[in-house]
Amino acid sequence: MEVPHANEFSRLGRIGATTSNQGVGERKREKILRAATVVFSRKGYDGARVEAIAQKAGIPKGNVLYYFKSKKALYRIVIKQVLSLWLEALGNVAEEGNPEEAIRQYVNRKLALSRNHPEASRLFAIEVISGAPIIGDHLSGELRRWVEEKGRAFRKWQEDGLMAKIDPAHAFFMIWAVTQTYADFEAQIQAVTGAKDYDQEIYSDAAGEVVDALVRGLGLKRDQGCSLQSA
Amino acid sequence: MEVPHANEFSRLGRIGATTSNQGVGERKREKILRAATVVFSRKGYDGARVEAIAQKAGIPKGNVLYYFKSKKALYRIVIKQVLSLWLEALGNVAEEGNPEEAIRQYVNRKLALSRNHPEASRLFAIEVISGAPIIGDHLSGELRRWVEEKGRAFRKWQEDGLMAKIDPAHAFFMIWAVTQTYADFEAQIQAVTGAKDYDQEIYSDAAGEVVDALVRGLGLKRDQGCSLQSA
DNA sequence: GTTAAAGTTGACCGTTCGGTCAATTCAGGT
DNA sequence: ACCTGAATTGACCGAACGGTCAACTTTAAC
Repeated sequence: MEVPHANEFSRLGRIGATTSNQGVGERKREKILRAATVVFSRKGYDGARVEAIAQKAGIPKGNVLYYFKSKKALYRIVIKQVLSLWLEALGNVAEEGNPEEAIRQYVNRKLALSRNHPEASRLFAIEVISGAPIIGDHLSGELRRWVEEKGRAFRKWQEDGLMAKIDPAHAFFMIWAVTQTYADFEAQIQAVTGAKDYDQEIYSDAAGEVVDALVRGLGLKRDQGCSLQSA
Repeated sequence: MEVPHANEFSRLGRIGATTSNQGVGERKREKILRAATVVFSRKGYDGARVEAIAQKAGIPKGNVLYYFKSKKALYRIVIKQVLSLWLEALGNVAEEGNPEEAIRQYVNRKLALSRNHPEASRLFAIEVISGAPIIGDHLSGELRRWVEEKGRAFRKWQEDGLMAKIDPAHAFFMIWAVTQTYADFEAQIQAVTGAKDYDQEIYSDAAGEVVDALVRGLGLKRDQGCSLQSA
């Protein structure tokens, strides 16, 4: 009869199973998920049409509902996938070693995320703008704890005079705001700069200055014990 | 029969007309516009229901469509109103006088806009995230010219060593990103900080540090000829 | 008081969309 | 060749929505 609608989280279904198959349905699921991410990220949940997702995935609508039991279920899976991408990208802000390099690395990683997954970034933004109805719990749970933990490192740096005295949480808000803006507000940035090749002109050419500005704004200084001293 | 659906832009319809009336229908129009702004800003165009707008305005649905000929027309008016608010808030970045004070003032004005009109900010964000289908022309027209003009002042400051060498357009992107994040990502910031009173704790208490960080990040220095020197 | 236009309302219509389903095809095991 | 369950598909359904309309009420000019 049917098997799909697995336990929500599929994530790489390499099973091996009976012969060699099973990767077929799984690959289709992921194709649908990719299409859904794109459509949802531009139109929001209500604006997105199952038909549009199906079309982008190159299959009839009925087939989409065969793999995901409802539009809402599909949305939930997509957005949780996006959230976990976002949380992963938080990664570690190296707490030992010199602060400037740690933050610089972190900002660059976040910027790369916007560059490589702009749809994910936009979808996340729409969700939060709408009041985070689905991922709200994760924000006040995992994310909050993460910020609290990293915040302690920031406080330490601040006491050592290596970082400007700014509420650590707000330091993150600044970083996130700036890095996300290049994905979320692409239309505006494109319009204002008239960039022919967004990826190149914006991310490769201009982003460096912005990272510098952020680092400077947060008043980050190299740890004394470090021998690095750029040209 | 009917008169409404005027020439799109109403904006203060104090007419005086025959006797003293006419402000009645106009006041209702604005009530609808306010309600519509709130609903659109949370749900986006497709997610918003005319019924929901009507309910928030305290009138039946039919009445909304009496004052505005369609949902789309209503949306257009709302978003153009929001856009003009946004463009107004750009205001002047005082090009003479000391750069630091000029930018500091500008950032504070932008922050105040997010504080006082968070729905407008969110609606603008949704529109841009969706690819700016309606206001795109304004962004590549008015806004682009505005940025180019102000950019020349920035360049001058940079030559005088009063500002860090950063592409002026991107300086604005940073400022906009940071100021808007407090309105657009309120749900996230609320979740992470656990603020009881958002307006107070975020805007009044923490925003100052952020403005400082921005000013520092842009490498702004006071003009020499100025006698101000804070404590 | 009469008249006419402006404003108000709920009932209604056509369309669109999410979701279901029965019919059919496909793939692998025996 | 045959069987079985997975996969595919287009037709279809009911609900919800944007928009219309005709009946009704209010307002104000004379």
